[in-house]
Amino acid sequence: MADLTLEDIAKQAGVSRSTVSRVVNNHPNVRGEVRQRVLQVIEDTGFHPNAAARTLASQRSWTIGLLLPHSVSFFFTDPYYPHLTKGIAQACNQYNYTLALFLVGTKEDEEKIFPRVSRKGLLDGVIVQAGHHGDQEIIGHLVDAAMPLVVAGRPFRSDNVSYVDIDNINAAASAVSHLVRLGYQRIGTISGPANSTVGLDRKEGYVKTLKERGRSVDDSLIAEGDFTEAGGYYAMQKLLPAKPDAVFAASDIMAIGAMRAAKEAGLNIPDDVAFVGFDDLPIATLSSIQLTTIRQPVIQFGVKSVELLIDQIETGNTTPRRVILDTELVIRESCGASRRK
Amino acid sequence: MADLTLEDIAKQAGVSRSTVSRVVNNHPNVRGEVRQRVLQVIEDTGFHPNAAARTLASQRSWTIGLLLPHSVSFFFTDPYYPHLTKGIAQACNQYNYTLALFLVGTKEDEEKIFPRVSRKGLLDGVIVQAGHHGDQEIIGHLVDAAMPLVVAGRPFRSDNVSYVDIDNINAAASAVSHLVRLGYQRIGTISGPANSTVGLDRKEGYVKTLKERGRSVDDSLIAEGDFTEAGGYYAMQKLLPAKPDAVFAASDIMAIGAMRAAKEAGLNIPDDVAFVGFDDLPIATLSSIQLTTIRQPVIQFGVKSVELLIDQIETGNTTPRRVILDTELVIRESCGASRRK
DNA sequence: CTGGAAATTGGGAGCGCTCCCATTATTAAT
DNA sequence: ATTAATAATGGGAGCGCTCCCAATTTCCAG
Repeated sequence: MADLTLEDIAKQAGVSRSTVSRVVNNHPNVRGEVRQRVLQVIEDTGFHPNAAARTLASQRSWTIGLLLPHSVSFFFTDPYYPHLTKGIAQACNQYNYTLALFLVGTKEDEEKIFPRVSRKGLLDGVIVQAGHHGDQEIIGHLVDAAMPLVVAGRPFRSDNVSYVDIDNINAAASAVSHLVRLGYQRIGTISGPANSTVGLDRKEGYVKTLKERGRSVDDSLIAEGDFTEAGGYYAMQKLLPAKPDAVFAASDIMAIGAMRAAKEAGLNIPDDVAFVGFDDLPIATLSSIQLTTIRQPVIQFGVKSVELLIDQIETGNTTPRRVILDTELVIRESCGASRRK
Repeated sequence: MADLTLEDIAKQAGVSRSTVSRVVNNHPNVRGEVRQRVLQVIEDTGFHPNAAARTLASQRSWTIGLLLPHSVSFFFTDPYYPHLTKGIAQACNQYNYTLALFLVGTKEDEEKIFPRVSRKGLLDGVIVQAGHHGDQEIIGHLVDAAMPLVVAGRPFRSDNVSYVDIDNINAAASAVSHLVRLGYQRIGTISGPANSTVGLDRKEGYVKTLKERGRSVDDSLIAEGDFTEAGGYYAMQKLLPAKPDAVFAASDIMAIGAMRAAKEAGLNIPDDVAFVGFDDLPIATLSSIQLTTIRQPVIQFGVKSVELLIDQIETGNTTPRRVILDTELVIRESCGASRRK
């Protein structure tokens, strides 16, 4: 089990270093019998080629980085991030890549992480979870460093980067349309932060829908949240005086916080106030009132990001590509659809 | 920004490769003036030494792996894991290590991940989140491969491995004692799965306490959960016929599921049935009834694991060490303490 | 059989660093 | 000024692999 090298295996199998390398890397042009013999020695010895040596010689590390900037606090507060991470990890595993995780919290974190991410010989490419205003800098860095890059979510300046996203505007619109269709008159929204594309787009979908339906947009029915449960709770408290009869929250976790505030205010869901969330994470079905929500394919989101990135790494083609995934309105209890029909 | 090497920097600064290396690695024995000159060139060019070359030459990758086996499903279901991950990521960052994340879900995942984790030249050490019965195999592998290793949580066979843990038995005991002290008569528990040390230990703390207090242990007041919200919900439903007046749940997320079941059954919390959870994750304060719980220092858990591991890596001392972190009972509403006093 | 093409195999060079040792410059002490 | 110490520097070897090319073997048609 000691530190074996290609040369050791070669000696034991009575061939050359090169032949062992060919076997390990599944190159053709090795006689079947020889390949078997080498494979046997590898099996017996439990040999694995040294990753660093391989990386140095081939200039490929088979490692990709996942960079979660400005989102560290959310990472543990909004189950969306763990789910995304899971999709990415799964896909990495499938394609035989190792996943390096970079959680950026503070400014000092940035300073330590940036060089590491762009340093040669560590990562073949990077996935950046973006959509926050401050992310532009990192993305710029990475583009400058000619690092293969895929952004998960639409970046603020989205030219010349590949990204995977959903159509947040239309997805939000479909949620709000649903509420309009059910006859609600005072539809409010709890939006995401204004410095995030997701926050902006989902709010835009809300505004757009109301306008299209000839409704007025009332600022007292719009509150900004921060994608946390607590944020949803406080946003709802701000909305309460305006007496909304329905609320579209820009994430499930905020919807749950908002429902908590509504319940504490003595309101009945969905009779006094209806809710639609966004994400359709498992928590949506675990609250005491099943949440109507927009389903987005989170795992798929991760998988697609990895696939796009690997394609870039392996073909060298860095032409920006974008993939927009489908969303779907999932009707459950919280919107009151069953009672209003 | 192109691919610079030590040699390039050396040429530009008019020194040798070795001197640049000394500067980069902060070795002494470089004249101040020379050091400044080299630093300047590095700054100007944005040079970073190639990670793979460095790893190959020094046999140190400055990367540690976090292996989450059998827990992938929980990873996204119990916020405990993201929090642990955060602590580990933070500490890695602080000590200038890169974190590689390995989520093991299926059997095929294992087969792909095991060789990668034990392969030379990729990881300097590994943290395994353990406590599940099936983890023993991986740990054995890693020990055989002489890979520096720290287990987060007590492994089933805990000899000859370093680990970080809390005293689950006594922590659970303090939760149950609290309920006894408040005068509850029919104290039930929702335990973790029997194939986990955590599940077993917390249940043992429950049983031990009841016995010490001269209470009988009633099997109908013990239900097994799986550390998910849904698991807590179903476990509570099983407990309901036995009419517990208090329940100790082995995790916050299960407590929340259990409270949902209780509310649906028309019970009042804490008047009809009181609850104590375990973990003190942020969700504990976000449910409509603030959860009394056992606080464990999750972030600290991650940080300690990293520190123990790095010590092992850097000193080469693999003598098994164990660190037991403190827990604390946090009294809020769900146990009814305020009304019973 | 024989020659030439194709398949197989081996070895050198090199990826970019660290580490060691020999060399040279500097300092302090006589 | 001379020598012995120490500090600073440069260059070779080597980490373990991949990739290329040259050498060898195998194969098949004539």
